[in-house]
Amino acid sequence: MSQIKKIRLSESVIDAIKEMVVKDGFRSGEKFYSEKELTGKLQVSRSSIREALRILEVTGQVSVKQGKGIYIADTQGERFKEFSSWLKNNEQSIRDNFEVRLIIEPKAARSAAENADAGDIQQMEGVWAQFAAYARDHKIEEAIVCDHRFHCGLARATKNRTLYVLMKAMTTTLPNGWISSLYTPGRIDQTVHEHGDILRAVKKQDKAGAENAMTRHLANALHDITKHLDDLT
Amino acid sequence: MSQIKKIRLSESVIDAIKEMVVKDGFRSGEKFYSEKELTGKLQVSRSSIREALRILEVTGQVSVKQGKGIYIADTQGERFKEFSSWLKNNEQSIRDNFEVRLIIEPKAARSAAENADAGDIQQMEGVWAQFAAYARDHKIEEAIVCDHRFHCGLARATKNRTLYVLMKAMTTTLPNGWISSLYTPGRIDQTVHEHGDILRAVKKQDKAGAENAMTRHLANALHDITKHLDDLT
DNA sequence: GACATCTGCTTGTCTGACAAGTGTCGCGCC
DNA sequence: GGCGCGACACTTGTCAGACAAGCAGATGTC
Repeated sequence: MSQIKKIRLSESVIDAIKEMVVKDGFRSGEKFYSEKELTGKLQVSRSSIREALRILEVTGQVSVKQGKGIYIADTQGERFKEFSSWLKNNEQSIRDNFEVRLIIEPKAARSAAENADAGDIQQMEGVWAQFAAYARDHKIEEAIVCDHRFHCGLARATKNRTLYVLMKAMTTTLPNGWISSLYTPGRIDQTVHEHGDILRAVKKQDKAGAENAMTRHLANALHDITKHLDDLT
Repeated sequence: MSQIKKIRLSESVIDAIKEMVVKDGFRSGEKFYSEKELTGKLQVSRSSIREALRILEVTGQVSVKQGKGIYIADTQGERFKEFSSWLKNNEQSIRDNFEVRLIIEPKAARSAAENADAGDIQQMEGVWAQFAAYARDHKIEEAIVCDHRFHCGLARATKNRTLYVLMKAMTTTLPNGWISSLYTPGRIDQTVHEHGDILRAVKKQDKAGAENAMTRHLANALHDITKHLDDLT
């Protein structure tokens, strides 16, 4: 069985353009072919080219300027740009998401401080150490995985299975919302600290301390994202 | 100095569509207006609409299917799907379930007291009245449906979509233990009262009152269920 | 030399047309 | 009555051509 889903022409154009950039050796910031040239080279209409360009633009791979032309995006800021545009389009859902987390997680941390056993703490300490290592080496993707695992580990330590499964649902299926926070400058290092605070409180069975540390952690993250968002506009 | 950058029409269309989704009350998975209808409503050409749609599609907010139409993406629903099915298959954890609800719902009630508009309140009052009627006639099955709808209506009034979807996942897959609680003598009548308390507080925009009323409601329900379960064994 | 204008290129938007996918309704057959 | 099939309406996908609007360099005038 081959290729069930029919692909849109504009999607093929995206791939074709990406390939062109590589094959024809375009570099960051360079001027690319014009829309008209592209219709000639790819033999598709300008509409399809333009739909493809909108997608390439919003994913931060090109930048299009009226009267001037199409430019290959700056690869330095490419990842950052991509994140920014995503952020702009998902502002509300991030806020919603954080609000819910601010409700659930502090209580989860409190419960974890009460119910965590030695195994839970050992596991979380391992995750935390790895997170710190990835943060030091600026391995953001890997650090994000550790972030998920830390929060899930905490939920597991509550010994409330509903809470654990819920937390897992919130972390594994909304990668972007979590990723977003860690891409903001400085956030990742602070997260190491804040996770450390939470962990220490849980270890000491300090319920109020754990709850407060988690509240601070989430509030800080939300604050950084919001500020970052304001800077963009 | 205002507005340096010139805005592309398709970008305005994105905002307009997002606003429409909210204002006209479209829900996840629902069919949206067709491209043709949008040209009429927004008074811009199909090209601009389509460019906007490509962006909304790639940022995961709508999904467009040839021959069928434009659909509001159901990312949130997908998110908690696994969680829902887990809940359904693990009804032994009623206590865990309640603990989580005791964390979430009082805060949800508080938020509802802050954000509910006239429509939300009217809808909830309707549900409440019907619940009371069913309770009077001892139509328990129907009353249970109203119970779900009341809690979902409250979550919706928070205007937080994540919370709403989460609550829906939790109420629609209620374990039988919960349902059976409404069969315990007196519980259903008391629920009518307790829901009334919550509703009144929300209406008065009394945040603390709503939070407390919800906490009482859930605590009472848990108490009765626990007693009911103990009586069974 | 300084400035305004012209000109040709670019992207932005609109229009009308036809292709292609999807679901529905009703007709005719069994 | 039930079933199958085709006509039809409605949807998105793609195209071609036109004009508006922004930009930059060439040209002409003073």
